[in-house]
Amino acid sequence: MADDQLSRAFTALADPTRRDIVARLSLGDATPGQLAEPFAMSLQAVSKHLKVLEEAGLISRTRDAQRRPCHLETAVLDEMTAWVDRYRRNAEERFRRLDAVLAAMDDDVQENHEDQQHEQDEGVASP
Amino acid sequence: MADDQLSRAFTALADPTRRDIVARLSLGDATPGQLAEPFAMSLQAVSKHLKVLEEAGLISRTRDAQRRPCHLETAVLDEMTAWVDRYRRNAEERFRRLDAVLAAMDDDVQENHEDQQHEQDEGVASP
DNA sequence: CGCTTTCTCAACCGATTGGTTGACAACAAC
DNA sequence: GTTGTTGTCAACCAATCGGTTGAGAAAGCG
Repeated sequence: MADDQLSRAFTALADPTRRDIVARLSLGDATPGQLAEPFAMSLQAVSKHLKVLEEAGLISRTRDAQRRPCHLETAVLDEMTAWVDRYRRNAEERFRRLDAVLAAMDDDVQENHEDQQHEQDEGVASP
Repeated sequence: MADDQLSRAFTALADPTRRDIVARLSLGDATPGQLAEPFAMSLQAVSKHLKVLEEAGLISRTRDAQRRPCHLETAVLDEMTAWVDRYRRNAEERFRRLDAVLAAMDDDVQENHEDQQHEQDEGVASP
């Protein structure tokens, strides 16, 4: 995915109003008027938010007379989770390997102790 | 998760420099100096980015003499994917049900080509 | 046709963002 | 001590953001 589209997507979801709109649209398509109703702001402000969401590829809009129904698109959501998950898994895999190394070192220590003093493990927590 | 912390997290990842930093840190801890090296910007600018990431809970910092090594924290990444995935699955489940309705209507149409018309229900869609 | 509904566009405004430079704090090393 | 390395803090600046109001486009309805 193009870098700036990912930026647009994260920027779009950085605003609580736009996250609320996405949450609402996940339940079904809605017009700008319907989407604006729960908010204490002008319809124009909501219209701007919808434009941001549309340019991020998170929603699409069709036409129905004067109405412009909004539809949630899931593809960009997929790419966002893909990005986040990639680096989360990178990091967790690295921690897993580090734990293995620490466990091996622990075994060494125990072997060096003639008598083995036993398990005191799981240095999982953060510093 | 607190609303504004989710906002901070999305805001943090909205910047390409900060996403690069997260990607780098997913491979292992690094100091601000090491993180700044690949970028055509001052160390101070990178320091600011790190502050944003830290306030979003995406990284933590320890101390090692003058150095302040940065460590990627995965918990907030988890919460981000959880949020995105929730509404993505909401929407996809809805589409799945809509498809089922359309398929049922299709069946009706075919049945109508001989005999009786069946009941057609499930007002799933919005207005 | 004129009138209403629905929505977007344009201009404006204060707050925030992402960068800069300069000063300096903390620590190591000489 | 003094010097050098590493990093943060503070002030500043242009650009962007999230809201406002006002004007008008697009469509249905009397």
